Amino acid sequence: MKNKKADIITVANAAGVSPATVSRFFNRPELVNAATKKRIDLAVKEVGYIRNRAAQTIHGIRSGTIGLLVPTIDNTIFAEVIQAFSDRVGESGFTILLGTHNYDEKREYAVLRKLMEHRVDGIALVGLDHSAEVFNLIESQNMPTVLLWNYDPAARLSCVGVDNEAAGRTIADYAIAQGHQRFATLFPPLRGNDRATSRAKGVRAALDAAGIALDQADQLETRYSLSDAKSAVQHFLETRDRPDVIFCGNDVLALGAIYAAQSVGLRVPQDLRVTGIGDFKGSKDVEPTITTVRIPAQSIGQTGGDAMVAAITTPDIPRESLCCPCTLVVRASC
Amino acid sequence: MKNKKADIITVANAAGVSPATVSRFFNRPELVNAATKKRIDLAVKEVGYIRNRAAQTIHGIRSGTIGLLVPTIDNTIFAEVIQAFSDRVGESGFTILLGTHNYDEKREYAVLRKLMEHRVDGIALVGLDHSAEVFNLIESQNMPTVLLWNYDPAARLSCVGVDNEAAGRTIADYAIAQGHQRFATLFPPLRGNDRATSRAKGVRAALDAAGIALDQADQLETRYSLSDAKSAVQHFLETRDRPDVIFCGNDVLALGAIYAAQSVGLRVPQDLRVTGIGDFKGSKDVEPTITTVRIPAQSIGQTGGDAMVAAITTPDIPRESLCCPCTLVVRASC
DNA sequence: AATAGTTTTGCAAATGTTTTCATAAATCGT
DNA sequence: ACGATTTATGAAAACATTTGCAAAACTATT
Repeated sequence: MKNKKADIITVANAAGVSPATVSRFFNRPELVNAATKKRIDLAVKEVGYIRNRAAQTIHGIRSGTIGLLVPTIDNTIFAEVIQAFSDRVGESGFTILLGTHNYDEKREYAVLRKLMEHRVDGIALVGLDHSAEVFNLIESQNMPTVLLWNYDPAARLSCVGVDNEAAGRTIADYAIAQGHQRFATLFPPLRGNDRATSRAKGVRAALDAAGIALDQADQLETRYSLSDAKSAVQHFLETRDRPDVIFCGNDVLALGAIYAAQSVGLRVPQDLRVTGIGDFKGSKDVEPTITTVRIPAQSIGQTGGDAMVAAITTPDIPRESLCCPCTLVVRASC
Repeated sequence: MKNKKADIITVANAAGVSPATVSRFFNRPELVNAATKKRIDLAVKEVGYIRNRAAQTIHGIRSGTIGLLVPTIDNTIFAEVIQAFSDRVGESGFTILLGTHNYDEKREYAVLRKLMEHRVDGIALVGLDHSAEVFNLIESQNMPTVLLWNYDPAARLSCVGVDNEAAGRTIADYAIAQGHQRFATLFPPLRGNDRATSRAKGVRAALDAAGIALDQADQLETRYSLSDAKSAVQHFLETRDRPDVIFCGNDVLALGAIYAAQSVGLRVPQDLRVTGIGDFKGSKDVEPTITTVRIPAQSIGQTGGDAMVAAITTPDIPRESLCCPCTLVVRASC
């Protein structure tokens, strides 16, 4: 417990062995004599030694960190993925170095660079679309990378996620099959958000296939926020003929739409139906429960974590796209 | 873009200068000639050099990372704090190394150690209570540390947070002042959760002060989960005389209680009142809106981040307890 | 043109580890 | 008791940087 910080040399002296032996004690314990091990173990505790991974890292040894770069943590969707991913890679001894860019391309590049300065062993990004700079940097350093959240067999790098377009199609097909006629959509801004873009595309495709047109005024756009969604839909319901179903880009927006309907005296699902995408925590508990497409965040995080570890530990592993299946969850709201 | 990974020496050769000059180019640019700077800048881009913080770190230079150790990310409460904290320390160039322990003391210690092996410049923990091992480790390495979330003037280390006991007292005082008589409580398991413990204590203190006793059977405990809370309260309402008010340990439980009430045909607040603590996203949008005590997660994260940076950059800064005020938010549910 | 002062650069040591190679000690079969 | 293995340890080079010091290259001043 000397407060002078302890090196491996301090330990070596305290144990009466050479630094090399202490190093082996940690890295290849089977090579060191049992009695010596005991002495070193004691010395480590006595001087309060903590291994210095920075010093190991400059030997080309892995840093044991993985850079996880997400738009924002402050958000049910990602928090769940982060948690599952972090748990899973943690089992293999990796720690997460966390970066956020808040949907800003420039920042994404800057943060990525910073993560690389820290010599992360791999990088996980959210979404398939990234700036050319980001892809170039990753490729030029040939950094093991996994793109989370979205699935596309033709993705430029390995990816693990769901087919958002299919998710959009699934829910729209369901509502159409129910016999409804008039539809509206509520999505977050699509620019720079490939998840939302694909979902909207899927919904659109299903409507097209059924020969249903969608008026511009029936396509609402609002920030990702319960209250914004609520007020947007309130305004919409007060000013326009109400549709049979509102397709929402995610469950938060769907919940906002439900509250909006309730606040103007409409009953869901009798007077208006609402669908979400995501199946967030709570979607099965609200009144009415939300009909949605389940996006298995946990399974994405876990599978993504496994893919990440594999990409780091297996040299020259080929690019791979993994699809986590989405399932339609029919509940009360539609 | 050579795929052989680039050193500072590679850059030096490409620019026709010594490694020392390249190092200065990054660390004290004012010391190097403008023309030389231009050449180095070019060389850096040409060879695709990325600085190696691991190598700097062994010179006693700060690593530029802060260890943030939370119970779980997968949880609105912490996600907001993490985001704000991360943003704030990011402004000073720090990156977050994230650890989770899932409320397991043993794991908290193990993860803390791992973070220290990575030579984080500081540590932020959630809550005031930690194992003796954790405190000893932090103190023996005299690691700059901030405890987030809870405020206690007598905390063992610097802390930034709210006075949870006061929060509990505030909401209970309010309900009592409204003239209600019969109460129940709904809390998560208190063991190892000093936030919940303090809140429960505050509620209890207010009831005691008003001379109100609380039957054991009116003190519900349930996991932190909307659906668990819902079913616990459903069962409670079906089997026991209903109270005037249910005090809930946080807004998620409160929401669960509201849904439970609705599902058994009770109107909130006419037949039953429910209070939360936290003021989560969405608490102002649900029907009925939740009466709660606002815990300013964002401000805790920011203030905590500032305190963390100060603790790292100012040597021998004294321990300090900062209180972020909680405010009563009266809405519809009570 | 010589001097003094300033700016810019390079050399080499230092940082905390790992790892190769060599050597010493212990074990074994005969 | 002998050499042959096997096991355990240490010496020293290597890793990618930073930094104190001193040399070199300029500028300004006389």
